[in-house]
Amino acid sequence: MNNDQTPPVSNFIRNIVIRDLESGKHNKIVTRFPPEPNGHLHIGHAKSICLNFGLASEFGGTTNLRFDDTNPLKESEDFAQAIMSDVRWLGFEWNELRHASDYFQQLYDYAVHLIKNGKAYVDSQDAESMRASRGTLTEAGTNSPYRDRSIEESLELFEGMKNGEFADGEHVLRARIDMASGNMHMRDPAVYRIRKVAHHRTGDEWNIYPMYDWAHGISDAIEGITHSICTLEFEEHRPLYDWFLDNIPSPCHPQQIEFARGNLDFTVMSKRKLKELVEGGYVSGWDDPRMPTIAGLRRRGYTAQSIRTFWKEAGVSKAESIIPMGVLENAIRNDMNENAPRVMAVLDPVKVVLTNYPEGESELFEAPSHPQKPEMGSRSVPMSREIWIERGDFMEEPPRKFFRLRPGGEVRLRNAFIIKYTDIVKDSEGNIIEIHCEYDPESRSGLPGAARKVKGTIHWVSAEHGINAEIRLYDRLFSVANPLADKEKDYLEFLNPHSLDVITDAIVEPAVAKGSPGDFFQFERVGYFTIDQDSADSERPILNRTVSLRDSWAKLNR
RNA sequence: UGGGGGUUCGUCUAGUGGUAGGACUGCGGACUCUGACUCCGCCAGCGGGGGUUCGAAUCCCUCACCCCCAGCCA
Repeated sequence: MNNDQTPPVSNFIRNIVIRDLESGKHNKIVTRFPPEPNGHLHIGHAKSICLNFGLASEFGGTTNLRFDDTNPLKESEDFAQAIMSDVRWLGFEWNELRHASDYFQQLYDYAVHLIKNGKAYVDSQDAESMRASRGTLTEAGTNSPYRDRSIEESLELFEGMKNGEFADGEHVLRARIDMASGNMHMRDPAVYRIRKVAHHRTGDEWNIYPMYDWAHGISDAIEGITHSICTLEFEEHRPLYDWFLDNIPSPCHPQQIEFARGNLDFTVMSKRKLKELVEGGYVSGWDDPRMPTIAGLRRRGYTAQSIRTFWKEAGVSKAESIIPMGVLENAIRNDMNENAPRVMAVLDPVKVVLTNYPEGESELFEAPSHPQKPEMGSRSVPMSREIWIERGDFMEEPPRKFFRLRPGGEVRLRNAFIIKYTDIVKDSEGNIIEIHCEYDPESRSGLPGAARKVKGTIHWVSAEHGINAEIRLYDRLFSVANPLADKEKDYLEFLNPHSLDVITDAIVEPAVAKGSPGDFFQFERVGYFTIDQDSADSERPILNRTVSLRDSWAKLNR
């Protein structure tokens, strides 16, 4: 994966890898991205993906995609498929596709090994008693009455659990560690639980399923993972990760390294909340363009490259952080500025009549697709006597420094010629219906007269040739930077009521209508837009605003 | 006196005993047939206190604040 227009950025995990390679601890690194197939990937997962795949690719190692599918209650093949397509879309290809469920037999055998060595026992307390005896954060737990059950009995019970002889919850296999440990995860953690449900891959072959802590480290070891990178909340699991590997005949002992998740402001990132937004109908789906999911960002018009660049620039550390949305926006603007073909579109149209333009005639202007990149080619833009311009580009009583059209003023029509105001027509309520102008034929782009400078240049679309389009203007999903900060109020109360504004009477130049879903453009002076999938069965094009252009004029007027 | 982490410009981050650097934002300017882009410049930081040292963001002590852990979830 080539993510490297710029040199790699140093971070503590990369430093560990460099050290391990230099010291000869490893001669090749192996990483993995281990999602549970119980939901869709979001921008936070992308950080982990970029980190794991990026590190391996930089140092000539490999990365596996491994589904952590140990809880059949929540997982599905559909989610797994969506995750694979998102990872690929992001631009990464895994070395091997693995599943924790591939290792169910080995995991079981290792558990038997643990029991035989007196390191695990079958506990027959109910869940409630187990919780009660675990103690609290400040008080030690107490040993289960079954803790000293004989190895033979545990072995027999465990096999019975596997064979489906017991109901869910009747028994659980626990590691025998230390009920008084300050680390709650070391207080005889559950290793296996009974779950008589079908697994999306192993069907009803198993009646018991391994817990995360048991499955994860061993899966890492089986795959020869060298650096098992995960997020901060697993820091306290590390002693357990190590304990498990130290107590089985493990092929190797991967190093778990934790980093801070990357949060964005004005959104939420937890799977649970994202799910709530979808199921509550607050958004149109997992791929709603306002969602921070990979699918949502993709539909919004974000490119994989922009997401990779974003995470590269954000860096990796152990400090919890909330990154301003503006940083992500900056990444897509940079990408689009390089690659988006330019077109003209009027979102809030008002008519301009060029009174000295011959009636019934039209002409084509050849306009470059990119002002700095002639190699991107050009398109033909039709001009006629009546055109649409942006309502905001004309003001009867303009403020200081208003460079656009005004009574008595001149302005250049982008890619065409200069026009001069002559008159306006209003309706009985005083609304502007038409603006009358005269054009200067000598100032056509390409002619010597084009050298004449006027301060403003505005975009336009021929009324005769323009195509009606639906434009979906997206804004941040929440109206406050951190919707979770207020402990009194639910985050849903902070949903931004204006996060979607649909414009149905926008006019775009013909070149836009030729595009297909996923194509993107810069609407000059407005922003970056992408053709939405809904366009496929719509008589008119539907476009999503990915992000607006920076607008220092608007900023000046705030 | 449960345990585990964290704190460097507004934001994100680099730095492991030798001039605190970069990116984003912000501000100012140049350029411009996009008030975009680009270019130039500027502002701005080591949580507090103490110690070791010729020299500390870095080592030691201490205080403060923030986050995580009591699933048969991951």
